[in-house]
Amino acid sequence: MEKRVRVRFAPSPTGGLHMGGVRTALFNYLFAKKHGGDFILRIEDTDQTRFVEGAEEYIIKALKWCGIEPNEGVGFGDGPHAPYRQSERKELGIYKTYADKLIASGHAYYAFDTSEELDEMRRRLEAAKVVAPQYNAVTRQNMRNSLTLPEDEVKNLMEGGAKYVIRLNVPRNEEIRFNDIIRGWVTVNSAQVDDKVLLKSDGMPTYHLAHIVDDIEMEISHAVRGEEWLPSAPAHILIYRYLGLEDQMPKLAHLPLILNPDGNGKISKREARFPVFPLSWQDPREATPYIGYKESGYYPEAFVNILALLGWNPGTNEEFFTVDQLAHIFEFERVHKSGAKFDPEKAKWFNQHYLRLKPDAELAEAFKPILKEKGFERDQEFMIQFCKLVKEKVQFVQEFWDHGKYIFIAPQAYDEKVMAKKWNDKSRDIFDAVVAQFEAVKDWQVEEITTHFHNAEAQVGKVDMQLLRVLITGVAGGPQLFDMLALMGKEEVLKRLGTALNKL
RNA sequence: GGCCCGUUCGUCUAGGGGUUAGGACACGUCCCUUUCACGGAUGAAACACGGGUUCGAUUCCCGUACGGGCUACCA
Repeated sequence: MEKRVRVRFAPSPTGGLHMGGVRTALFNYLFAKKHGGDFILRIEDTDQTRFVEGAEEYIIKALKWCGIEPNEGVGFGDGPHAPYRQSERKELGIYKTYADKLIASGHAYYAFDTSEELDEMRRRLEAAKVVAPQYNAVTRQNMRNSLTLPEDEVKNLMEGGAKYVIRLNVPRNEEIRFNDIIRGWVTVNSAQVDDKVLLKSDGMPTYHLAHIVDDIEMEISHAVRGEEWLPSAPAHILIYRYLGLEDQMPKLAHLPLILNPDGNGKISKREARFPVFPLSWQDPREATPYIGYKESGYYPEAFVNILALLGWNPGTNEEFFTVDQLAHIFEFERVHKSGAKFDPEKAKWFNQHYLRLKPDAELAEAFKPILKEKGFERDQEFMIQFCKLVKEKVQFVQEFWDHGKYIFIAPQAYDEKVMAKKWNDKSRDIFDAVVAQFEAVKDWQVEEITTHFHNAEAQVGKVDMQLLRVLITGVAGGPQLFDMLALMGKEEVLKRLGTALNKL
């Protein structure tokens, strides 16, 4: 019988969760949903030196904003496998038990080497032109560990409270083969795998031990993680095997990485000219905060949508998907092997799409504080009409201002290009007629404005609409002209036309 | 350097032994529009290279190049 699908997202709280992490979480979530399984949030806080205040809370908030909520785990309610923080699990002695099992079966050993001794070994090996210095079946013979030291010395060291780590006893030359859901069969020789530290000298497990123990204990069916873990997967296979748990091992899936749009490599928060964090993130150790997608004006729907299409596609020409839709069609078979460069331009396009789907009232609500900041306030009805008018031109709510500010602010100058091209000695008479017609408008609505505009044309000939636009707003572009005039109000429009005709 | 993984338009990608190699973003042109957009149409734009296998390879195999990841008592 197939195991119940249980997957986990297991970040370490060493900083803000960036978009690559969110995508890993997303794929886990989608897979769980598709198969009616569980999605777990586990916090891998085994490195006390890298712990960052606020990171865990950030992760939880970010997942909530994205709408990819775990149904079990830290911040989302304890399930049957609590606690979900590895530091707490360590206190329960869970990892030590497994490490001891490996010691007992001879598949792990104690090592007493200090960090100076390890550095020294690497220097020695580099000097001897060893290309990849590592603690392994060969080099461990020259180091201080329970495989090289006499039994009673090991015993004395242990009883004397000497610092030690527990290392995996990796065989010298053995083919390790595993099947990755996304990559297929991968083969590595154990000579390439070092004797990984399983338990650190502070008693904390390393990732390698901890995630395996927890995946087993939490009955994880699929370990879905980034490609950066592929090289250590063979060591993990060995650990499962030596623990006698190979048959319970989760299936592995290594996701391709999200790459920088320009230049090379993984997305780096420092160099990126676009947001890399879902929510703004302030690292307590750094002065400047990183602005998030949310604060940049992205909708979570847009953010998740673009992420989903990085490294995966449905095989159709469709591109817009809600999380729920994705949960029906997502499959690892359609996940790519190669990394995907992130395209900020396309991300904006996605946001534009979702913005247009928003009701005008919601947009008005969101734009209100921005407008207030600029020193203007209008009633709800005005705001709704304004948003309706301008929304076709923007990708973000904050752009309502740039694309519509001339509705609030009378022009100081008039677009020179348009004026030079279109203003001539007949213009004054023409616009005098327009003014006269506008003054006669009783009900200042689009329909009547249009009628009176046509009346003016009947009297003086064709009126250049772009010129009219420039006289009123100062700029050559903008929303639908008569709609805009209706919104601005008769008084304002006539005032502006008066000013313009005076100046020219 | 070593090991592992990868490589279709600038970018995200579809496809797959015989196709005019399809779509999307961005870009160009046109249409619609008495203004501005939306929209519609259209254009330019790709199978990294070299060997095999095959009647035929972009597709399968092998090399090369290039890119990425890893190479810690970090995850």
